[in-house]
Amino acid sequence: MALRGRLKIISDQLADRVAEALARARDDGALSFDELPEVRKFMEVPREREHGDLACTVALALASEAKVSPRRIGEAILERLDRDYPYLDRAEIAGPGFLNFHLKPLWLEHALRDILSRGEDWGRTDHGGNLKIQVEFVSANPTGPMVVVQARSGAVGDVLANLLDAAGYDVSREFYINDAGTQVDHLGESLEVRYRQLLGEDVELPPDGYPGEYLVDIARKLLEEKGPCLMDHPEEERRRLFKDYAVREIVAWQRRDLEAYGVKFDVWFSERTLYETGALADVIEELKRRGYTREEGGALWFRSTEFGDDKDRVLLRREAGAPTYLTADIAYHRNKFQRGFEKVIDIWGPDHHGYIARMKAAVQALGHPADALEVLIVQWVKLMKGGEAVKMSKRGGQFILMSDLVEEVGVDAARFFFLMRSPDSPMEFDMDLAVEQSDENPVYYVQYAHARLASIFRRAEEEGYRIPAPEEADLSLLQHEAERDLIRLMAALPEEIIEAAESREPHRMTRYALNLATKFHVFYTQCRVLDRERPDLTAARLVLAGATKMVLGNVLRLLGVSAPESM
RNA sequence: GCGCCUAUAGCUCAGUGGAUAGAGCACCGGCCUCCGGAGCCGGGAGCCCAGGUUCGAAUCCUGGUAGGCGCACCA
Repeated sequence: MALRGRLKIISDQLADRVAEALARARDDGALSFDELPEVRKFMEVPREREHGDLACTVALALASEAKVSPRRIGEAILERLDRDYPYLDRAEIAGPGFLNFHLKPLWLEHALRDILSRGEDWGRTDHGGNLKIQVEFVSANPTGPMVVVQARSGAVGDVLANLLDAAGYDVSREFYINDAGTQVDHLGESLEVRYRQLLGEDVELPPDGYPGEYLVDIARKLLEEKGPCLMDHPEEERRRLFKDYAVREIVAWQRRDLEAYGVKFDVWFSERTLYETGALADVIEELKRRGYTREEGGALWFRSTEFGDDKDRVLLRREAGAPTYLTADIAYHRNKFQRGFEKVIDIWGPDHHGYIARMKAAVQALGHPADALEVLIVQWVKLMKGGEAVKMSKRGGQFILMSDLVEEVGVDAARFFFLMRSPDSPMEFDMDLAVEQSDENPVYYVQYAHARLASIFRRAEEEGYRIPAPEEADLSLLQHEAERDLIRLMAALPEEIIEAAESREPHRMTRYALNLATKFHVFYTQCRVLDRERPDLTAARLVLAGATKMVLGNVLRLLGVSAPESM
């Protein structure tokens, strides 16, 4: 079964024939060059339809070495090209030396059969060879609600993971819980204060406390569950209790928000377990053993400059030999690799890019290649409403919450909008547009295509048309340019997914979805599907429409956006 | 001062070595006796600047300019 798109297979096969022709040209002395180029890499799909279905630029690339004009090289290739190939209609030289291949429409018919036979799996490939790959994203601090940039990285991480999975990788999604360190100490103290306030005590939040109302809610719940006697516990136990309770509640809250947003994690990894299992001590030992540490001023340093970082970083502070956040993070990443991931992708917010160099240094110091860790920075989001930037949360906080946004524009629009932009570009999010139910709203445009497809089948059923099985239809009747454009685009889905996954650019899939919706709408306008006068054509078009509905559904599933039957 | 991100049409953005740089919005003009007009078709307008690499550059390199973000023995 062909996992790749048929055009890709044809492209490779034609490239191999071009390579053979080149070899023959060299053997008979028509051309001279040292190494036979990898012709497959010089194949492309031309932008202009008149330039054929596939083009090869190898003649242009070879010209300087062979010391012949590209057109002459092209001629030499064409003279020796084995044209006995079922899909090839004609090959010609064009422009400065492009080899243009025009294919017979038969390939589209076969491509459509490929799509139909794979069904919901169309687009999935074994490209990644089941390589174990981890995507860690969102990883919001468990000290409060999530904000909009986390909604963006949630969408980006989730869809990147979907794409990697579809591209044949063994993917795990992970959320890192920063439940150790001073910030959660402050969180616990803040909860304790709120608890005591509920008991009528006159106490105030510490200066580093968390003032949000949510801690009052959590304190109320704590009071209900555990009663009013918590202050009787010994101090250490009490601190631990408040801290744990606050973290557990907030993480559960974050998890609910994320699941409502369509994002689920395979692993929720607790930073504290690193301390409890001695992983920090272990990693420090390992770095020492490998010779990447030094002592200075009473502190232990990681010699990250060995791997290109600006300066060395502190692992253990002078004060009480306390580990820094970096130390925990190094231990965490060591743990990731110990779990067998061959590739680790971290998605961070814009405020952490200064951290990349030291983290990559640490990965190398532990003996992994530099590219075993990839860090993607998701840039900031500026929410726009009524032409102005929205600055404050509805609940009066300093930042807009992820839940505010999702509540206001819905999951589909939020995800789709975040996924329309390249992750490393700062973006403006037009909230007015996102809720607009009109043709101006891209998410509706795509969903409308799906609903319209569903409606064709509803109508067909109402009017007593028989829905043909794919093998019953004569697909050679699909000769309209709009039909062929649609098939061409659907046939390319496996490669689109692979490219989006490999380049870590999930926004390519929203582009694809928009393109597919456009091709369908054009088809719908120009080609009537249900036609009593032409039952054979109706059958072929119903099969095409069925394939389109499925492929569009597959793409929307990858994006985590719903595919409505009606709207 | 150093580092990272960004700079493409009036606006929001695609396009990361190929032929005539695309889309949506905005603006102007068309298309429903017929499967959902949340649709389709047509029109004008653009690669921040200066060098370089290449047969070929929006794309790669160098140097500028502008905006954003970051540079802790915090997390």
